[in-house]
Amino acid sequence: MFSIEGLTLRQTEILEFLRKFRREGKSAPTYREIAKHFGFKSPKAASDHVHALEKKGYVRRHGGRSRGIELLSPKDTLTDNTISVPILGNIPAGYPAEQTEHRLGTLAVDKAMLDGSTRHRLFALLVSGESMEGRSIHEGDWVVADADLPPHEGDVVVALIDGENTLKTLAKQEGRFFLKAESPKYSDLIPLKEMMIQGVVRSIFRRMY
Amino acid sequence: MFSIEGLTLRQTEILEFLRKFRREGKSAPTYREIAKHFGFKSPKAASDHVHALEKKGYVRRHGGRSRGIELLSPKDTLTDNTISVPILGNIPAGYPAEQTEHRLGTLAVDKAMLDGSTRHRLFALLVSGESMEGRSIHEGDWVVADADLPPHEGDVVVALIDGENTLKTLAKQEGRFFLKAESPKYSDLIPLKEMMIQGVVRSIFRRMY
DNA sequence: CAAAGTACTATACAAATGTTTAGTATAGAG
DNA sequence: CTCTATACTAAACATTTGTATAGTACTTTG
Repeated sequence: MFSIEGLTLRQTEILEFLRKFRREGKSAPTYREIAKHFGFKSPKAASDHVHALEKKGYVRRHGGRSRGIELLSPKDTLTDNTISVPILGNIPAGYPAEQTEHRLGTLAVDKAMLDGSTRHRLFALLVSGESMEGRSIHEGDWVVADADLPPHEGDVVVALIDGENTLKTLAKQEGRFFLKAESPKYSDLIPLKEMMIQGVVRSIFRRMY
Repeated sequence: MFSIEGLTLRQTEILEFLRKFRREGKSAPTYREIAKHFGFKSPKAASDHVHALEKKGYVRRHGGRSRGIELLSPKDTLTDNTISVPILGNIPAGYPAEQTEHRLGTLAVDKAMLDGSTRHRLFALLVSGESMEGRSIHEGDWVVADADLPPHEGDVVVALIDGENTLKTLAKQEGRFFLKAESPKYSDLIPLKEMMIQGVVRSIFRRMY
């Protein structure tokens, strides 16, 4: 077994045992549970090890509380700073978040990338076509859109046009809203009628090859 | 307060309370702790709510065990499909991953975005300047770079030039390597001498406002 | 060489905790 | 109108659990 810096082999084993409980969504083990797992005949043995882990800064013991071993985050896995955004295929109608049958997977996104949208219904789409090259959004990019954010002029939106999802910019001309493609090839202005805006694009992800 | 599908407001509050403990690395609360937090005068009230959450599939109760409430993963947070990439400021020299004093935070990135680089040393940088507009990389974007990937022609790389990090494209002309800015404003070719390539850009993140 | 740390056993106690039984009250569904 | 679900109070009991005291034995560090 590998060992963690500054810890003895036994202490490493104990710490990994504690972490296993957390990964599984369970409360920390009791000292008797630890003792049983390692074959100790007294809970004091387990208590001593956890005490050593506390002195070395890996855990915190909440005195008196049952299962009172708190794992201090070694910079990983503890702080959940991500959101799982469902990846959707083409969404013919309705709120995309409810179309579970079109769910293709999930994309984990750092909350910092979705500032202010973290409690909204979000979805991710793979960009196809060149309609948004003017805004530096290309085929193969991923976009994360917010279904609950009111669209404003200039926003890149996911719109449903003729049963297909496309990315467009929301534009305003003479007080009326239009959808505009950001590409020299597509210069059409689409009036905002009988058509749905399914979400406002909040972030873009590109993988380089 | 928002509510989770199929749960009452109270049940949503209880579930969020349970999740808070987990986020903090602590064991689940006892029924009396839940009761105290919500002002219930009997632990049975808390117990009933958690029982309802169990019937609806959000938690599992380990009978008899203290703090025996296990949070069942609703497709998120449990499976760790992300990598925490350190965000670095300007890195004057050396392997960026070891320059912990320049660490500004971490960016969680979906492993799918870093295909093949997940075991390498990665770092994230905030893009400043317009030198890569030709490759659709703009000021304010985040790039994640791999310090262990051999650079190839055409790759966008993080290079150290005059003590500053810049993004450039690795180009080849007459068998020799150069660094090239991808902007009409900057057309200089920089010879690949006495200068370090600190990483190859693997993915780009943009936040829209 | 002594002191501190590691690695345990053995026994015991008070407090913490899950659980049970017995109710009350309200709202919504069939 | 009845049944079920929600949303609690009240009191009590058997375990579970953290913790304490008292040891033994071995290893590492100053």
